[in-house]
Amino acid sequence: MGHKNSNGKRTEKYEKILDAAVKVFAKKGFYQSRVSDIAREAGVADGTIYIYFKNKDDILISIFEEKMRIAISIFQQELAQGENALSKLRRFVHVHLDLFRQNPELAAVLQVELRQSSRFMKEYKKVELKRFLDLIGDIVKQGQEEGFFRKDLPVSLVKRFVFGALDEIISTWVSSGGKFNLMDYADALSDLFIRGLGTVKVLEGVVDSSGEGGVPESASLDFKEGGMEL
Amino acid sequence: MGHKNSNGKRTEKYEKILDAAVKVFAKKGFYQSRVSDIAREAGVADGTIYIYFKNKDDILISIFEEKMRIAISIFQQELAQGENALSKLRRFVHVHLDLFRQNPELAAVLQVELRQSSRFMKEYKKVELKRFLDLIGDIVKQGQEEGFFRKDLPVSLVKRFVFGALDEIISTWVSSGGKFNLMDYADALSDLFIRGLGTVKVLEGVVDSSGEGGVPESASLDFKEGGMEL
Amino acid sequence: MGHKNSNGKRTEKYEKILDAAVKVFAKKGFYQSRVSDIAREAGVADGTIYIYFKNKDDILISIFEEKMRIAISIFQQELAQGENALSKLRRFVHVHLDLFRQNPELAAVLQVELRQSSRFMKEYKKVELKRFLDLIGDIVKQGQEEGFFRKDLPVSLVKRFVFGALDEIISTWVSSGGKFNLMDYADALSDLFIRGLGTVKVLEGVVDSSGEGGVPESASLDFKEGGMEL
Amino acid sequence: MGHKNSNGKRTEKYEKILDAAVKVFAKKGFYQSRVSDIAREAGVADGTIYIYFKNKDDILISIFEEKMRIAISIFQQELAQGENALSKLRRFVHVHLDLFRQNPELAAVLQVELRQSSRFMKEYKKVELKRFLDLIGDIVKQGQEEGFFRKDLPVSLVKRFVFGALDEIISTWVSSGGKFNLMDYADALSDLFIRGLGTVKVLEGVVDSSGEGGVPESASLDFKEGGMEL
DNA sequence: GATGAATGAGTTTTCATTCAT
DNA sequence: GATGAATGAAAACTCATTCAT
Repeated sequence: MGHKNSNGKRTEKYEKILDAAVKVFAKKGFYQSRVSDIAREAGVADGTIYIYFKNKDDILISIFEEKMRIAISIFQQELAQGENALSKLRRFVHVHLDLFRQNPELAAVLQVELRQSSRFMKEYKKVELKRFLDLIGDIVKQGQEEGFFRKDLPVSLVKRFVFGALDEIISTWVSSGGKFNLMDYADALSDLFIRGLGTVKVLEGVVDSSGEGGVPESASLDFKEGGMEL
Repeated sequence: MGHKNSNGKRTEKYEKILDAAVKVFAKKGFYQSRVSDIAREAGVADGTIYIYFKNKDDILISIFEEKMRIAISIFQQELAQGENALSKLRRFVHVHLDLFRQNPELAAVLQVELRQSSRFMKEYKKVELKRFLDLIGDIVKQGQEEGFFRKDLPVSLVKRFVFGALDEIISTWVSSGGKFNLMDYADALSDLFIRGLGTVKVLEGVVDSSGEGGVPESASLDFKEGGMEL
Repeated sequence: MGHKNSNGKRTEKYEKILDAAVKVFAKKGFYQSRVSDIAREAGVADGTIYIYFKNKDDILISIFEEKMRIAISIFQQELAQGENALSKLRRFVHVHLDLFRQNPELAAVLQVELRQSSRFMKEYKKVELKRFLDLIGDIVKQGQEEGFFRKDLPVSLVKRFVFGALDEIISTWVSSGGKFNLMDYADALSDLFIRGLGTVKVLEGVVDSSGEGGVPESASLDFKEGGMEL
Repeated sequence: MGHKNSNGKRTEKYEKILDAAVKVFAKKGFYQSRVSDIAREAGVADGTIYIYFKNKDDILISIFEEKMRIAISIFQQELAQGENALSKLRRFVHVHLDLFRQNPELAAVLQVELRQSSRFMKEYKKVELKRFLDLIGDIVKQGQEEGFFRKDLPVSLVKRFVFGALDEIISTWVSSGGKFNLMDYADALSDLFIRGLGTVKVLEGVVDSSGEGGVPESASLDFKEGGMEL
């Protein structure tokens, strides 16, 4: 993972090119970016890029690998500190937004470019993205076990629900050029998720109703096997 | 909008090319698709395409405009039949999923390709997507006025929240090649939205708590002006 | 074989490019020739070449195919008129030299470029060249049956012997830039072959010796199976 | 000739690189070979090659010069032992085949690569190849003086005839990957040459005819000045 | 309007050669 | 002398777009 010199140390140039690529891809998009743009941004010759990367595709893949690896490790560290699923979900939302807020260019690449459907990327996305989605999935499962989250929803649906909603907010922020404060929305988003997912146990803290409490509509939801799983 | 002959009637070839483009873009992606691929798929000569479209970009833009126009009109028709925001939201989710289920190739293009950040597309997305997002936004506003939806959440956040979550589910379905039944999730998604957004009035139907009902956390949410709006 | 338009007629451009390629390859060699050189020589745009040929290699292969086909058909026609192996061999030498004399550039390509060892070419050469060598081989076999040529020499050796000797003379002529008259050597070469290959029956017309005639050394030649055959 | 250190001694690395180049060129051809391939094969750094050779071309030229020098000196030694032109020609054929049999890779380079017509190589070939051809030419001349070989054939033609025929046999052997026993053909080839070239005096040992012996056709061969000479 | 052959600008990629260490 | 990372010129090839028919 990463390009290492004989000492096994990641080389400076490799990082420089990768960072330049993030910047360039973020600005112009993968297909609109020229390898020479990346070279110029990195301050190296065009040919140098091919010492560190097999080809242009490999750069994008490497960004994904490299950055996802870092991102996931950050998430795992953060989530380890959460006590229960509720706090973990709040943390997750917070870290996700914060991470992208701190790396807007990376966000742009990850959010926008990796959506592209070139065949190789689809395959790629599947593997790496799955690990990311599973971070959410694990929280959801834990929440269901702890009795915080409804059990009548398939985890595979919920994790994508959460991911998609966050994704869109970040995309909006990226598209806006970072004009608004992304973190302002962290609590609201966590809240939307928790209310949406929450069991009575959770909602009691929200609702003051003394009604008899009808069976939630969703109680009738009945997901058969063989459903969603990318 | 659309290519019309002297009678103002949309020509058959125009439609043929547009449909071919949807198919081709869906399969290979915009940048990986050749104009000649579209021509072959449409059964016309390469040059013919340039009679109906200014250039390759224009084809994608036209797909967006054309299809969005149709989609939005369908939505408006459907939503007109909804009584209140709750039923409208349910309808919206249902129609959205159903529309894409019926046009998987169109879904692929709209979901995947239009995510690309080529400059021209960003501009276009803004305009057309805005109208789509506003359909959701209007429902949310109505819901807030009717007392079904919390007022402490900015509509701009909520509409993107809803759009993003639906978007991701559809993307998953597209990526899976339509393997699972998209409509199975309509109710669950509506439910997640409604619970997340719902006021006490709504949640009463869900929660049976007889507690005094703590102030919802989200009560403290306070979004200043100048926030999110793409 | 050849590039044909919808009427099945070989297109003019295809021929123009092929001829230009012969000229350019002859002058600078395959690897030293630029596709743009060929395009300029042919008076077409670079891209046009790729309408008629898959790639640069394909041009060389096509020259070989195309010209070899023509050459072999000329040979077959000429040889059909020969009465016996002796006259056929003379004809073969004459036609071979004459053909290249008339197409010095083609000679240069066939003689020099096709000697190159790129893997694909090796395979190619084998097939096409074999047919050419077999033209000689057939004459030799016929001569052996007619009693003109010694039977103690493997046809596979002899055909290459003849080909190699002619080849080198032509190469010399090509290298010299066509300075000497190639046809002047036709009879001498035929003579060298016929004497070398000839049986007593043939040599009687040459030698006036009344000696007892020792068994020719070559009588002891004994070629085992599994020898030369490319 | 050769790279010498301050002591005038050829350095070990120079030889290592040259041998590596022979191997690499033989396998992939000059233009398909990378300088780095040679470096790897030689076990040195890319840059080291440029200490011993001016550039890539210079490596090929050096192979030719170096190996030709050795080959020619071997030939001269061997030929010195021949008594007359007949035995010398037999020796020449034998040594030629044997030399290449023992150095198949060198053979591949000399046979195949030097056929390429890059401008620089043409010049080189001329000089070095001439010395080689002259070895044959000298034998032919001697044979003519000794009365063994016909005087009506230009030496320049005959030496190329001999060279070309041998060349092709070796090429076949090289192309076959050394599958057959090259030496098996030495006598047959010598025999073909000697019969082709031989005067009555020589052929008497071959033909037992007591006929009066018509004037050989070749008697009429009359080569004017200014003919073949590369 | 329709065609599709031709165009040539624009890109990726390669690799001989250099030069600081 | 030796290294090998860096260079950047050069070349094959692609494909959106044009335009004569």
